[in-house]
Amino acid sequence: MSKINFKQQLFAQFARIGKAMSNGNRLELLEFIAQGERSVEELAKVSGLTVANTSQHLQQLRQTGLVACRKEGLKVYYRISDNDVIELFGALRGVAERHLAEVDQLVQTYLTTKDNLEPVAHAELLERVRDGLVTVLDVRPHEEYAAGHLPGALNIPLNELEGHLDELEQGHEIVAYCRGPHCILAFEAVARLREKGFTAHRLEDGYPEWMVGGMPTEKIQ
Amino acid sequence: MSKINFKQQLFAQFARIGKAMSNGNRLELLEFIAQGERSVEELAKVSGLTVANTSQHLQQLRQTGLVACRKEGLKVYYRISDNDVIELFGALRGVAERHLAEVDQLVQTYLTTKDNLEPVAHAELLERVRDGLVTVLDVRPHEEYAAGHLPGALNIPLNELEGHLDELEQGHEIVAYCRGPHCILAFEAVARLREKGFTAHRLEDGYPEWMVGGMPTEKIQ
DNA sequence: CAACTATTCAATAGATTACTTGAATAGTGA
DNA sequence: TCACTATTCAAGTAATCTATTGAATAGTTG
Repeated sequence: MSKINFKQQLFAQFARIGKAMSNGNRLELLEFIAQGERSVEELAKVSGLTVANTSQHLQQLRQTGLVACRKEGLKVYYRISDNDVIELFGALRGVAERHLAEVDQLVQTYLTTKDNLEPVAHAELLERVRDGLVTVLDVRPHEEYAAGHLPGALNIPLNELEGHLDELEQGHEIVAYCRGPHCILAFEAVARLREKGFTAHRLEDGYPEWMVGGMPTEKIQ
Repeated sequence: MSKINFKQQLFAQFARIGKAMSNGNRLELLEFIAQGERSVEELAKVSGLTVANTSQHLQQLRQTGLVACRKEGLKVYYRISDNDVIELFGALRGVAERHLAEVDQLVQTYLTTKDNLEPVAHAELLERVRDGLVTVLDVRPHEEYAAGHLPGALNIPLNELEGHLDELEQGHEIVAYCRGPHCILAFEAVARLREKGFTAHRLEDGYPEWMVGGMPTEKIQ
């Protein structure tokens, strides 16, 4: 094998990872999987893709080692293969945020109240929780919460929020988080809570980033 | 704009970054550019692509914000837009190394002496240099060296190595580095130096990684 | 064993990508 | 202005990718 050949083959392999991350639907699947192990059916449902299509995307992610899977009975459960995949996703998201004007525009257009929702940093949050000053609110669906969440977090999915406001204390600070930095669940939760007179903030990043950052987590067995 | 629409559009934007990194030739160009500003012609030459093809790849990299360019006279010089791009590349390379069996196999097959060439870590190297124990050898071409190199590094491109062995001290430890972790220049330099009886090691990572890591650098004005 | 379920496979059409070729543009120097 | 150079643009072809459809596989349940 010549030098040139080696180099080209090596870069072609690196490019496989890029290719796996070159489709929006696959990235969305990847983010859902990052919340915890998921079956093909669940992933198809949340992503809005057909099962067959979902399966094919998952196999592409698997062939590049970004996700792994295990079979249990009829179902096949997919999971992120390694934390470095979440870090890679974070790096990609970061570059997109900082260098693509389109991302900025999208966030500006959709999350109009963005600037009012100051995010809360990880270390700062742990301190406030320790001091009993803060209620941490996980607004993801119950299954995602069950698969892993921040210590002591209260789980009220966004669509159930209105009915469970009595579980929250007026005057007590609330910090909401969801799947990731751009997950709209937390943005919306904060906006709605503020409407109701609560003191609410958004946690910068979501559960996967928190976990990869080496911060403590809890899960329901 | 609906929630679903927002999410899909956002992920589609993230996917643009993945797509930009989904081609081996583009990644190779990116690594060359990471050594310092380059004109289209130079990049076409080192990559072995036609000028038109190179230009088109560069424009894709530019449209996704991974590289930037400036025009000076007839020439257009491309550079990496931001350090976070080098970090993203590093994350991608890392995931590829750790999850693609093919990468392992390639490195094993081509760099047969790989295991004998223990890499030297950044901090460790700085110490040894400070103590005057080490000669740092940059085996990249002169232009790349001129655009930026490790402090006090001696520049002998690989193809000139045989003729400049007298500049190196027998018994003095030599640490060689080149473009990046998989650049074969340093591997080969170390192998050749050892044949000649020198004590040589390879620096883990290359110049871009060193620079992004916040370590000191020098350049020729 | 037969009916059923979750997932994967295979074939297809339409869209996208990579590379080549040759022309167009913009800047330089005589 | 004219010849020259570096780069970009535009058109065309072959290859690849995405999503859809319907069938095949593998495991479960009665």
